[in-house]
Amino acid sequence: MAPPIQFSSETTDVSRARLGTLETAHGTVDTPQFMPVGTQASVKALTPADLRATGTQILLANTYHLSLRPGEDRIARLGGLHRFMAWDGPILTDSGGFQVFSLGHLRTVDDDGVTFASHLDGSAQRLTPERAIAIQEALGSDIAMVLDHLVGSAGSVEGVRDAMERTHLWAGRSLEARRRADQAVFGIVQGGIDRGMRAESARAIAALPFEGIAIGGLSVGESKAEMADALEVVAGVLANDPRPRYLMGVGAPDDFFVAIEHGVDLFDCVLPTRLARHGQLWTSRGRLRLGNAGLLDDPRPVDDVCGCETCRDYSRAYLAHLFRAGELLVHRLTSVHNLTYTLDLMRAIRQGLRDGGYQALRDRVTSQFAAPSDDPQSTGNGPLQAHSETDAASDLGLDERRLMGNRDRPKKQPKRKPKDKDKAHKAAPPMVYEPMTVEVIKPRRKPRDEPDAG
RNA sequence: GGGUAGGUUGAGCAGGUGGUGAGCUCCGCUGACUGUAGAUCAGCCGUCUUUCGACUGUGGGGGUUCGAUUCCCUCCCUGCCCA
Repeated sequence: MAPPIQFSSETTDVSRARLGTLETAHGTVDTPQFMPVGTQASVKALTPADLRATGTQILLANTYHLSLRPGEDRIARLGGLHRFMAWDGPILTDSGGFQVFSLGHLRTVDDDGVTFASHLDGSAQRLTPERAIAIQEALGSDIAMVLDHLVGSAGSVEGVRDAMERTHLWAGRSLEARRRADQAVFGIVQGGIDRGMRAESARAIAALPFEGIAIGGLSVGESKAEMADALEVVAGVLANDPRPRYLMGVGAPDDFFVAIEHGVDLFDCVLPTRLARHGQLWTSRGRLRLGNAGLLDDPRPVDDVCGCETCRDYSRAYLAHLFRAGELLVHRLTSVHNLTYTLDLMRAIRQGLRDGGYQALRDRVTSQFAAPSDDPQSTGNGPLQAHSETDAASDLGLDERRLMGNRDRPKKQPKRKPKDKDKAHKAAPPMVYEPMTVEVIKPRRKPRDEPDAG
């Protein structure tokens, strides 16, 4: 039987960056590529047709959530995940490893697996490496992820090592549990931000016969410098490894570049869709916050060089109105835009790697998103602020801070000192944005009846 | 005209039976969010003040009192009932 996926890549003259093609039974993915997150078999607010229009080539869905509801057996009976959600393109399923982390106070981890209290009804749920594979095989995704154990950057050295070793143990068990030959399985590198452990983990995972290597446990509160450091270590270990590399949970526009330069091929992140629903839009000139009062009278599109439906048909004023009014349509329109921006950005990066425009693109996007900057195009839009590293991990450990969520945070937190956010960034001139050539992506339809399991 | 219930910070309310009314929810303003327990969450939201704090504010006016949102008089406004 043919391998479940085929990946070919070529090096570029930009550091370790590479251009590749990932072929799956449900279509081809150009890399570097971004995967929108559709946790519950839905990228929130968007239809598959919407996703196609944004340029989406591959989606992520979630084992943990779909296993709890509606249940993997039901999805299997209904023809598998692709058919269930009417998305005929490639799908990668996450294993539930992230929920081990994010649902911290609802679970206990032991060497055999994880016991969760379901976030839906509190019932006890058991997830083991074997079960995570079985669920994903029932769902029928193109790429399955192994169950891993990640800890926050605030964790102790012993805690990081413990989680890493457990992750390695589980990686081997996951491979032994495989039954389907038509589904790829990716291993996940852990090791926190410790260079030694990162390298050790990368070697351990790379030694196993996975179809791809994921880098997990990053963008969980560590600084950008620490993340870059960990990526560099992994990139060194994987330098001659031909398999696709997937950086999990990243990222913001400026995060892509450093990762791609360390040889990363795939990304996923909730940011573009979550921020869209929360009113933050990404544009060729930086961030735009729909809640800001200045947009209420602004007849311009969100981004005049964007070709998405939202920018083509609607004004900032209208979107700002919808946002205030709580109209559900705004979620679709903003999500369409942010995903279009993100996928256009990936396409521009690929193009830049080919034609030498990469560095200029990197400089522009980084200046717009990595540092606070004004959006010269917006009216009355306050200083645009990137999240700063001082936000995270002050009194509370990262884990605790994330796990308790905003709603449960103690009322009285030490107030942040006002920062000099108005200085320094007056200089950044609006960069000329060059519309990207649109690669027409044809839906790869397959007959409805054709079973996903080959 | 008679009766009755009311009038509190943009809106809607809570409270207060003589001893310092700035409390809530909306609205509004500004942020946060990275393998989605997130159409969520946080801060601010009378005036002045970076902060500390100061000041003002219970429909208007008057009275009693050391002190009135509270008691008395009067006027204005609103809802409802009756003529």
